[in-house]
Amino acid sequence: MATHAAKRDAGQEAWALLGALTLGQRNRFMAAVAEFDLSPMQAHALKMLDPEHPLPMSDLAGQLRCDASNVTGIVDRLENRGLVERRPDPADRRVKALALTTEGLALRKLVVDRLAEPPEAIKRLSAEDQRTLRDILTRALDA
Amino acid sequence: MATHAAKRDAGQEAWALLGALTLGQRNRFMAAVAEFDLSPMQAHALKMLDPEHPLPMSDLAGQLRCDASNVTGIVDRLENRGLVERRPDPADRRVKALALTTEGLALRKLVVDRLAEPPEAIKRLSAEDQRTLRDILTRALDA
DNA sequence: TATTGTTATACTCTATAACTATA
DNA sequence: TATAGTTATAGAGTATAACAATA
Repeated sequence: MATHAAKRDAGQEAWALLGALTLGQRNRFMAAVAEFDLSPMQAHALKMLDPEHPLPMSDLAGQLRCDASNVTGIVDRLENRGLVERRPDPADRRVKALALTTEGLALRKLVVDRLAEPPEAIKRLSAEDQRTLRDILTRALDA
Repeated sequence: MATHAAKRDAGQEAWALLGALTLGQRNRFMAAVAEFDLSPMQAHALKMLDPEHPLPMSDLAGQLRCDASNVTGIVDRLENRGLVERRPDPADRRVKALALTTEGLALRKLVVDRLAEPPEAIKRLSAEDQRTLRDILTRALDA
């Protein structure tokens, strides 16, 4: 029987499976951040903040890939909860740099640790499959 | 040198790489649907609709994992653009089933085809890596 | 009584444009 | 002039609660 062009190649099949995997984990993410009373964007912002070095608002906007005007509101809500604080930058008084409070630092760790935990789909793979998966993904992202 | 428990295992590393891969592809998705003048949720809704069989609003809410009240607005906007239509269900007059219009069917195909195309990260893998990736992901999702 | 879909409400995220205070 | 951050505005998504029509 002659094959034809419409057959999906392994790359397309792998991509579809990746889609299914990440779609399945979206709920996991939503549920996890909701447990911490964070919106998805607030959780992302918290992750982006460096525990060591204050981050200018505009840098956070760049990392969140949204307009700077949105960051004002997102940070307002985090600051109202006492998770972050705006610090003036002595070198450039236009800049406000974001620093985690003690409470923000603790919550950030909870969020980061929770999200770093692999889902069941990954955990049930054999150790060898996990290593192979890691190696292939490294090659995919390296170039 | 003694190893210690803090070292990340291959599963955690693979999961972190998967996170990086999907994060990187989020912009691709956003850009693709914006090209079609669709919001992310509108694009998801369009994907979920079955070209063959009309889908009740409540079923769409279930597939989108959001409250039924939201679906009213999302479908309103798709219907105003002539992409879908609400059809009364003869068997249960409370139900409104969603059917794609000719235009909606065509746009749905464009969206589905675009998103099914693997990103560069996957395409640049060797044919063997692509097959191995597909097989491992199949095992991950099968159980 | 229970369910389907809608409306009303309130909140978050979104971009654009206009503004301020700096540089 | 240009940049960092804010505000105002308008639109889209979100859940909750109350409602109409139907089962």
